[in-house]
Amino acid sequence: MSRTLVKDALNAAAPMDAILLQGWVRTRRDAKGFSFIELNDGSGLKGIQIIANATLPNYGTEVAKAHTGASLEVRGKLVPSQGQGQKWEVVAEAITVLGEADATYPLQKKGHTLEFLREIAHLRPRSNLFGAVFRVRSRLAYAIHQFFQAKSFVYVHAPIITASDCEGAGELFRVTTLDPSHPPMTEDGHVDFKQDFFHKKAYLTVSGQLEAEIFACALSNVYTFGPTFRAENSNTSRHAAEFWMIEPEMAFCDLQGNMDLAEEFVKYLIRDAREHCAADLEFFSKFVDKELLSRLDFVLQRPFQRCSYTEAIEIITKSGKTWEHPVVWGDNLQSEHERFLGEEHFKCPVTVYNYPRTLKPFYMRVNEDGKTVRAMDLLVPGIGEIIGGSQREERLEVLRENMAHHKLNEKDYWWYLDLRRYGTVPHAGFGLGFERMLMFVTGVGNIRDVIPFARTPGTAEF
RNA sequence: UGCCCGGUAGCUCAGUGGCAGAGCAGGUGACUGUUAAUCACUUGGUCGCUGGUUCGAUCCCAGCCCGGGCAGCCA
Repeated sequence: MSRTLVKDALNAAAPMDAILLQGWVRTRRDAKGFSFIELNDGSGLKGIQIIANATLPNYGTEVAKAHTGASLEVRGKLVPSQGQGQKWEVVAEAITVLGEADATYPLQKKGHTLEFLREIAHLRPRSNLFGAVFRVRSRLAYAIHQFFQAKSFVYVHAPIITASDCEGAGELFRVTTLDPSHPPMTEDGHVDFKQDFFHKKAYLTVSGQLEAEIFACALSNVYTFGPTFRAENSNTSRHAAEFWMIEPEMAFCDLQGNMDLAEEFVKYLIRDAREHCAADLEFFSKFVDKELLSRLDFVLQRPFQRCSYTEAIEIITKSGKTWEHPVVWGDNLQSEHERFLGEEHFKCPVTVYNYPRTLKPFYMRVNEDGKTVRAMDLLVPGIGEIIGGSQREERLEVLRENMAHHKLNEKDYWWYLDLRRYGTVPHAGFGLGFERMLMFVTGVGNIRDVIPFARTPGTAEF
């Protein structure tokens, strides 16, 4: 007999004379002469109710002692439930306890704090919340490919190990096979990376953008979707040292087209989760964030607001509010300003574009005013920036000037410059933080709780 | 990295300069249908670590460790 998933049993159209279920005990309730066992196999939020009669040969020795967490194999009949609260239940004819879980099993049928569950990341997927989070994560990963594939974007695998310190985006993780206590030295007393594995310094990637640009300048529309690493000592609820990022890159595309795609993409993912993860989202709406569903629907219903950096500064300074960090044109927007724009002023996702040139990396396209670049950040309520992107500088001479300004060595980027030497085209792209998107869709407030095994400063357990 | 908050039973938390507490979980028993079942009884502690003050510290003080929140960096 083949196994039936709990979710399929719960959706059965008719009773079944013979059914095989496998899963873990969520709770057992004993009555005189029989027990109720709620069995969950992760296929959905809801478990199925098993009726274990005392007439089962191993009832007294095993079944009635199966605690929360024990793994079971149940053979029996699927019948209409006599009780309230569920349509179907299984009357067991044989129950095998595959693995007992004793009293030290840390997960209870009671609620746990997220902080505690983080410490038992190997068991937390068995909880309602994390089962739901990771089902949504899986679904959205799939939806990302569907979205781009339907638009004929080509999926590109950008390298994870890189020798280029892309865009100078903060601290990088070094990749090396040198002996840290006795590295080879050069005559002038520095570590000799010529003797390292790649014959030069190497790092974990902080972005697949530059490689995506190469492929966009050949295949037109591409996207990457992979892990990304930042060695920043960030201790916030929305930063991780290892996270997943989606980076579309489009040739023959400007900032407008970039902003349009970002908005369409975010809305597509929300709509997909609404449709395909309905039960899980309702669970989040009930236990994590009461306003989740209304907020998601609100976001779907109207266009995102767009405002230039210059307009944003005006809105902030004319708001009459007192700021911890007052801003003038040329300053970075602080968290308090971004929150004000999204949560108070516009009350919906906002794309801020055309930032001062001095605030942004060398590859962003300089505007006609010479002072701003075609950058864009998408800010969403509750999280802040989930997308950062730009139109890229396609003019060779301007790009070289920018590189000189940022004190970058052209030799290190010879191939990047070649893209502008040979058949250069306007192009644009952005990066969407997958975990931040998941936080927005699930209402879960900490990035450590939407990734299976979070890597943050000082923490790489599991 | 900076500022702030916390660490007491397996979990969630209360509490006090003088015998260490509750709810849940676990155990035993009761109950013919429960839904985080219910009821009775019950096991369970290096009060984060180190040092100091004190007759006496889980409580007061200092340092350290760990967790969380916010800020910066960004996605």
